[in-house]
Amino acid sequence: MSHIIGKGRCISCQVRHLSIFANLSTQYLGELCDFQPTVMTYTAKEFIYRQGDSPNNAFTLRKGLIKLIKSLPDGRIQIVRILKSGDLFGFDGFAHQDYNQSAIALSDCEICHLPLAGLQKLRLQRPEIDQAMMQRWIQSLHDAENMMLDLGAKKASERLANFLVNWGESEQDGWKKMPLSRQEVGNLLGLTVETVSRFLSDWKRRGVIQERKGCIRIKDKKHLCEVINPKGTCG
Amino acid sequence: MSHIIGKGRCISCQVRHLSIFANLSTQYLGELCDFQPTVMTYTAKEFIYRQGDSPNNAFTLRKGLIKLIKSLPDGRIQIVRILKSGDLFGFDGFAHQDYNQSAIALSDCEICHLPLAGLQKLRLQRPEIDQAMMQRWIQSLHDAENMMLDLGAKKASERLANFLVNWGESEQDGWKKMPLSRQEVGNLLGLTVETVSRFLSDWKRRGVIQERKGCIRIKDKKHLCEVINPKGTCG
DNA sequence: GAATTTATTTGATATATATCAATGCACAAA
DNA sequence: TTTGTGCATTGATATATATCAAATAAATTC
Repeated sequence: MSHIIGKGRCISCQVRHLSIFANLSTQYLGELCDFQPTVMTYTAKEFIYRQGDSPNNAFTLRKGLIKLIKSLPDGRIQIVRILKSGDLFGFDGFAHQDYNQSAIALSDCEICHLPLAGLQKLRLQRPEIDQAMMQRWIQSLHDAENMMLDLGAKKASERLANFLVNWGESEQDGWKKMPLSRQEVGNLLGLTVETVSRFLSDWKRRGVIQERKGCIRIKDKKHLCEVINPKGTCG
Repeated sequence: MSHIIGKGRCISCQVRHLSIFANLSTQYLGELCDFQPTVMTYTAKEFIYRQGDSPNNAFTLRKGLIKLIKSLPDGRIQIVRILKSGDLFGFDGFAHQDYNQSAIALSDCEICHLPLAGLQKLRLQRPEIDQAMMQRWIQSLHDAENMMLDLGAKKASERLANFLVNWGESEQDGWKKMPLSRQEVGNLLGLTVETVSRFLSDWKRRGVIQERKGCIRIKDKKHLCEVINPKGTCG
């Protein structure tokens, strides 16, 4: 279950430099702090908010991973974004709109709840916040556009190979964390579990990738790049 | 071909109330004007910019329609957004990024070119611009998320029916402009021309829709709503 | 550790949509 | 009017991916 672990101490916040407040001076960080952002923990699979809820807060993710999903009445699901440390989410309230997606913890999370009213006030005083949000806007839209291209124009293998190569970050030993289940990868890429499983099994069999307990390693990147880029040249 | 038709007279601009400058006072509109926004016309099918170009401007669409597309090396295409009067586009430069999509005129267009430098300067002085851009950010992301849901989770008929019902605006006589070719509808919905054509023909045969010279009319909205919402209740 | 539950894999089959190919139609050019 | 050119339609067929079902494997609970 979720529970409060304290009021945010913005000045000493460990994800400050990743957040939209990265360029805020200590003076204004203090003011941000006065708005009483509340830090809460959530356990994996818990909802932070649901599509249709009325927003009182925006959120900054401090620890863990979150998926934003949209769902249809009959249960079909699309993951529209995966959030990592420092990401701002649930800002629909800025446009006086209800949440357009649901936010669900992928892993145990630590989330800072930012009261909308206070944030709006601070925004008007400090243009660097808007500047930071603008950067994120553009990045989010680029991500969304790339995803539309994937979903609308690419084949299953292309989407999956692209996901494996470009999602997350590898350790120096080449292994990277893969915190999504097959089902979730499917929900992200518009595929069924079975299709995801089949391609992964096939690539494992052929030595293109390796897998162990929540991690994968790409052994033959060239192969995956050729899948991604059927015509183009591959490095 | 495109050509310049003059420097923008922002105060008397016919799409001002639709633009991000809607709430700007006349004083600051004057200042905006000093940045010398240039109004240009483009003919249908012309590129306004290409994916990968370096931005010097952002744009406001004054007249006509524009499609933003992303394409793959082998020619596959995804339309990621369709713009109408008052829409801001090509703002990638705000994040010091190259254009992430190409912008192509769907019809003959009139477009205001806003020099980035000037716009940035004005933004810092007038928070209402950022406020307006924020609203658009949130709306654009909602649109993109809905489209991801469509492309990733819905069937061809659902996407197409949804498009017919919810895209564009009907005249009071029930007819609505349909300026997209079958091919373009396909590029928007992640389908082939043939698939689009087949469903439309079928619905025409069954009297669900009518079509004439660039316009369509929905005769049996209930039918289309049931296609869109297979399980749910339909008004 | 045994018992349950949940996630993954694999196979057989179905089906929606793509692909390929041909024809028809509308509008522009000559 | 004819001739062309692009777009839309229709049909036949192929195929990628979904669906259904069962067998393993892994994770949780007792």
